[in-house]
Amino acid sequence: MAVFLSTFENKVDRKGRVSIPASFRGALEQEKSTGIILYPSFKHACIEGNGDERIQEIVNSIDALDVFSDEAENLQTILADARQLAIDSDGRIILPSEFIEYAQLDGVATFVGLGKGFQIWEPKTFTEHRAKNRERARKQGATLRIVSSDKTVVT
Amino acid sequence: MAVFLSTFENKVDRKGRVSIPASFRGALEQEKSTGIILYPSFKHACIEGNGDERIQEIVNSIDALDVFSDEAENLQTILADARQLAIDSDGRIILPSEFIEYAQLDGVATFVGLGKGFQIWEPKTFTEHRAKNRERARKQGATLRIVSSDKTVVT
DNA sequence: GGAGAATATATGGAAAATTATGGGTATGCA
DNA sequence: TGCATACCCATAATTTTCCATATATTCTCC
Repeated sequence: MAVFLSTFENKVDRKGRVSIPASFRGALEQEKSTGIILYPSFKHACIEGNGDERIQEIVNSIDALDVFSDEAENLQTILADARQLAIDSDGRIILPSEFIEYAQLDGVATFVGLGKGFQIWEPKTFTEHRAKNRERARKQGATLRIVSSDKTVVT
Repeated sequence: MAVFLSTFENKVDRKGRVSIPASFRGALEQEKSTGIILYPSFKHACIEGNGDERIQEIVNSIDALDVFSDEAENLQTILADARQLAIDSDGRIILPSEFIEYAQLDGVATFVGLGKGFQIWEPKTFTEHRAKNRERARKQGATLRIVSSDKTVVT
């Protein structure tokens, strides 16, 4: 299974190009993804990333719902905001301008490995976010139950 | 199968011509569709679009219903209003005037990727629709159960 | 163990190809 | 003849591809 770990800081040039961290590329190859899927996070000012294998699962799952239901429509908004991006021969993608704006990137992007996926943050914003997360974890006392078949939470 | 993602805004010229977004054309080629099928949306003031493959699924689904049921009859009206359109050598289609009127297009069309299909909207109308959808998704707390292996909760 | 070579990664710039879009001309049907 | 459709071409803007370089990392042989 592909696993995205650690954090990396890479530059975003004038054209919006940014290198995907080499270890992330390795993870993508493992899951046979030729490209990646990006979409704006519901909860935070960051971009969510997955291998493009993942999107097929989401599409199929939405398709399993009643076509005309509100539920299906709600979820389709995710797809409307998502983009599939090819990784070029230099290991880079071009970040669409709407994502650069949404995450308020200014020349630098922080790639954050989250196991099954990853996030792209503006470095300063991420630092603050991480500080808050750690604080909360300390207060609440984080616990984790390991399960065989895995559960994922996309935010 | 082909996946339609993201949103694009393209111009509709005086002749009713409009470019199909390149990524949508790529998706259509994948499913060996030579053209696209458009029909007015049941629920909204927009046009629904699909590749040939998807239409076949819809036809089969309707066929599986009780032949004389109201439901079957309702859905058959979709097929009656549908049009198959060829994509020309420049990647464009000609939008029939009845669709332009139905979606109230005025020179610009927003293409919205919804996974297995897509929609064509008047830009302003779509912006409003999307705002409503997001609001509702937040209220209802959109969740998605991934059908294959793992469970996903989108919040 | 260490110096230097070879490889991999990140990044910038320029050339080539694709896309979106407008206009024109022929063709056919009523 | 008039309208609508199909086909062809031109162009600007964008996107993709290719090449060059600097930095970092790994390897190898002494």
